[in-house]
Amino acid sequence: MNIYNYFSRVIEKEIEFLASQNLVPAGLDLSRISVEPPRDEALGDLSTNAAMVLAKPAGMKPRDLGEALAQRLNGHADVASAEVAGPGFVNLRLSTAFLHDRIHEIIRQGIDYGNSEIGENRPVNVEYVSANPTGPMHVGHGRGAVIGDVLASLLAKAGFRISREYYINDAGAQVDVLARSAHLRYREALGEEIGEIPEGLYPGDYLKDVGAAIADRDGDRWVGGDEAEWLPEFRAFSIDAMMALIRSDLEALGVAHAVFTSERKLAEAGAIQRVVDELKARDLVYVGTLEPPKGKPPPEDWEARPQLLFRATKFGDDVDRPLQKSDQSWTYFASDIAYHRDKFERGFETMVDVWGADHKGYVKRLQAAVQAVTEGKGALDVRLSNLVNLMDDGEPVKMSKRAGSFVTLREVIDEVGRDVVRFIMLTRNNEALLDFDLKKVTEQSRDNPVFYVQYAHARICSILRNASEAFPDLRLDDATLAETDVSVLTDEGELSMVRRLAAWPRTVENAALSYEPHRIAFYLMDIAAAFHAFWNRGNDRENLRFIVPGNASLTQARIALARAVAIVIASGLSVMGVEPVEEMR
RNA sequence: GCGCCCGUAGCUCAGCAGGAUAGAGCACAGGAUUCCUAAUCCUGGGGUCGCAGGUUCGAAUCCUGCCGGGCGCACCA
Repeated sequence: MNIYNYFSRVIEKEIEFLASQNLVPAGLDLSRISVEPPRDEALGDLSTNAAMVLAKPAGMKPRDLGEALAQRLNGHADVASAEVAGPGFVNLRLSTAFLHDRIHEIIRQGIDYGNSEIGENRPVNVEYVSANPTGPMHVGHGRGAVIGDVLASLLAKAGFRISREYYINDAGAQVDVLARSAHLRYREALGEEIGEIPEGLYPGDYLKDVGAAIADRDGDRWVGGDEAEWLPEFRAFSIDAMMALIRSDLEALGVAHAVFTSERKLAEAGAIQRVVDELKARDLVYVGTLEPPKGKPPPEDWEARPQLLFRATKFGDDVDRPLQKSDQSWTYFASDIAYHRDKFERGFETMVDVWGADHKGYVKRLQAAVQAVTEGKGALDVRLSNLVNLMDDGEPVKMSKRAGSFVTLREVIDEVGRDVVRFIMLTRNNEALLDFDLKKVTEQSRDNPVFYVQYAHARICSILRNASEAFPDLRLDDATLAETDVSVLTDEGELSMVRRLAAWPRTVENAALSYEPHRIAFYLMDIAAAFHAFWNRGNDRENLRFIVPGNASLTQARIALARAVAIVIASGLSVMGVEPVEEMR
């Protein structure tokens, strides 16, 4: 239950009641009313601006309206007290019983706690990674992969119907380069001395296996022939090999896309021609000549030439954008239009793409195109994944693309583990630069957020183990804990912990609606900090420990609370695709 | 030149759909261990939220202008 939404409805009802009694005017616009946690916990559990927002249209003083509302709310079963404060906030303190119910709710729902129906089962297509099939994934791809994957899980938790999708860029010039690079390795595998890899080809060692595999299968069949003879074969073979490599990298990261769409297949099916023809028919495509780029010296090979252009300016872009290259082949943009049109036709009005931040300049034009080809019914959102600075104990790790010191995503996963990679990638908002320090992320200290959160979870598991030893007869399974009498938990620290847990459903909804998966990580760090502090109260006050010798019922109630904390942490980690640990040795 | 993003404590960053006295971590200074994992916690100093206007009952948050930083800007992907 999102308690903020719940009390929004309670407050709306009370306003309507007041209107029915002619204490406030009828028909007030209630949409601007918000219910939020107050800045300071001492003020209450929930705070609403209703009296301030409604005062003007109601022709009343905020405090008068507030008093009337507070009086009504004071009669509500879930409210311990309601009072007007400051400029007209109405602050609610929740009844202890209502908070205690949250503990039961959490344990009953388990990891599904925080699930929401706010998405109303609407389909959303999340496209992410989409790394070119020209080599293994690097760390930057990994960040985009985690952002996309967690965003998808988050949206699913919030009640959207999610499709995870990967777009294979297997049609551009870069896959021809891949084919030539593989051919060179093929000749190498057959014993030819190839020397240094020429400029413009991919130097990576990972292509040696590809060349060797073809040599194995076909012998010298492709030696000496014209490029046109072998290129399609080498291209297809290499793309398959690279996609297998990328898929295995993704698997290592725990990422699984449901749909892989091939750019080449889309083009071969005539999808690009079709969508361009249609835009032409609507006069959104024309032949025109673009100005040279401003603000920097034009490229040496610049020449004014008429091109097939899309009227992106009609949809908010700065200039019209080319659909064809000088050799008449389609631009990447053209095929992207066809692809997003294809997604729309498959039923996705809402599309979210996760791209590398270097594609920022490309966002507007594709959003313009999506508007055009969906006639305003579809919407594309783009989340940009910024650079990852790989560090080792404070020193930048050299990332030379020349063979040797090129650090792949796989190497980092092997070094620090999947869970660490996934968590750390979400410790900044997606558009901020991220330092990823191989040493720090495995340290066991407050400094390391992964450890800190995992430690909180492990501590709770430890409490449960120890409690079973101290009270062998006590039943501590979830079914029992979900029914356990927790009315003895009246300490302010305990109730404060419950309040934080009760904020989880709201965190899920807000993070989902703003497409910001990193908020989950921040929430978990906050919960962990609160729990560690809570735990340490037992240091100087033995009666505040979880396990209270000689008091089984209090122990059981505290265990229920601890278990609720563990569940919420596990729920958050599951959105992040991170496994909660039960023990740290 | 144009577009997008950013500017919050010494450093790294949060700031939840515009809310009340702007928060954490690190660093710095002090403290807690016969006690469920001290792998943790507590206390303290530290801020003109880049600057100036505007909208609003209320602005770090929205709008405009300026200053400073980053990225992008025919055809490539």
